[in-house]
Amino acid sequence: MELHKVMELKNTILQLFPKLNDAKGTDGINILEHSQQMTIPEGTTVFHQGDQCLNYLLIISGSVKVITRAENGREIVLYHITRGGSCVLTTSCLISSEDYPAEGITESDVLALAIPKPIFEQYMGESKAFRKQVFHSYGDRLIKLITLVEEISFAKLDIRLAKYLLVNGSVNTPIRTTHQALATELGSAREVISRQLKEFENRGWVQLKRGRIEITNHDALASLLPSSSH
Amino acid sequence: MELHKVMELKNTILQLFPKLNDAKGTDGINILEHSQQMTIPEGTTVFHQGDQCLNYLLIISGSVKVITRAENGREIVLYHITRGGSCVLTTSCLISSEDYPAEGITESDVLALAIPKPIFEQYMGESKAFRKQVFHSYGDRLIKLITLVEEISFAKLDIRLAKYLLVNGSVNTPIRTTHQALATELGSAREVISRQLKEFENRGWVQLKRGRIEITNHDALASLLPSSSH
DNA sequence: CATTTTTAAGTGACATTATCACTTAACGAA
DNA sequence: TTCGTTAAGTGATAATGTCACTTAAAAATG
Repeated sequence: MELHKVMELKNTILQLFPKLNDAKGTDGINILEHSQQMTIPEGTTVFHQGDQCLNYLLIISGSVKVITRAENGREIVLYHITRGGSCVLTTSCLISSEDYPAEGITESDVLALAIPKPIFEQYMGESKAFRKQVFHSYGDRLIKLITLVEEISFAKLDIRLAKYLLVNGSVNTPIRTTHQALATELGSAREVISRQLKEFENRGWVQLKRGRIEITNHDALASLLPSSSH
Repeated sequence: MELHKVMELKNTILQLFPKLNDAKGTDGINILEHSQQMTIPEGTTVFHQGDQCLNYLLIISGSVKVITRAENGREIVLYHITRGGSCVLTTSCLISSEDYPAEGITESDVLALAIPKPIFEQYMGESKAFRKQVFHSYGDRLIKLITLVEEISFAKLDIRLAKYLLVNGSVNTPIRTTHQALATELGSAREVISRQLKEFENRGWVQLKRGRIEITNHDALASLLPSSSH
């Protein structure tokens, strides 16, 4: 990578991956010097089952959704990787060369930093801060996945749907998504989502348009959630 | 730890954690010298939400189940840690000091090796083989959790139940468990498990006793599973 | 040994969610 | 404007979860 671009990115990266800041010497910068900046267009399949990984990917901007698919075509979103995140699944594959049962797709244009495998391994040995950063990503994913299992198993759909709506929209910023996408996000079926949304609409909590959901009563939706989620 | 015990355990450990075998110098042995062997009785809560971890735990023998609990008391088993496994959740906590939303309980008497945090960190830096071992554990758990999400979301209960029965029992070795434990294992409700088992019994596939399930027709149960699980 | 007490399992009614096989409506492009 | 595509709606039915119990087996106790 050219030097001026490195300098340009340096602060951004260190801001996104604060652990690198603690690294002795010039770790953070050296990693940048040996890495490659990538721009990936929306809708690209970044990885899928059976892929081999040659790079450790850090996301600078944009979002990647990681999904798993059933034989019948139904999908569920496992988690999203956003600004500051890294793909631990490919990392895992980087290290243990195992297959991962999931697929990653960019949800927007993504700017990422690709750290080549040898550099990654070198820094894993040299920098405690870098290790900490990588482990932190792992821990995050584990906790997200456990929380997902918990929600799928225990939480009722109306509550999960309400939560999603509240997190992703507000009274004056409608959510642009389809019922199908919502079903995938929550691991449900489109029809179920449609009916539940219709129920919310009947109660005057949301207003439905094709490809768009407007929240019209934030508080009513919020009152569905358990107190711990406030 | 006493020297003769170290020598006694060395081969077992290296056999269980083959990656340590590749470690340069005397890593594997040194880790043992600085670690402590622990015996934990059945039914002990090894860790629960909010705990602080001071050790990295390697399981030598026995089994720990990791569960998550809903507010209403319903539980689901996330995974089991068995011979050769390590507790990545506590590791994660070891490194990033975050809370984990789960609880670990021994299912049998457990023999474990506790590596103190400083030793763990030292070896993470020094030994590529040790890092690989630790990362491998992480990757394993991630994949297990993703597979669990997939099964909970997509697979039908009769199939999951049949699979469990086939994995944990055979025609002449009955499964000793309760319907409640089975429900927890599969993330379902006791009544649902009872009814499904009764259905299997009506078809002559199993025989039910209090606290015991005997498989009487292995092939019929196996015929439920999709071909990929054979 | 007989009798509580505890724990496991069974049951019916009902609620929620998933699936199937469609139809209807909205939008964009020709 | 019409046509093709994608999004959303619908009714019937199956599967699973929840609730409020009852029944039965095993364990503990006198």
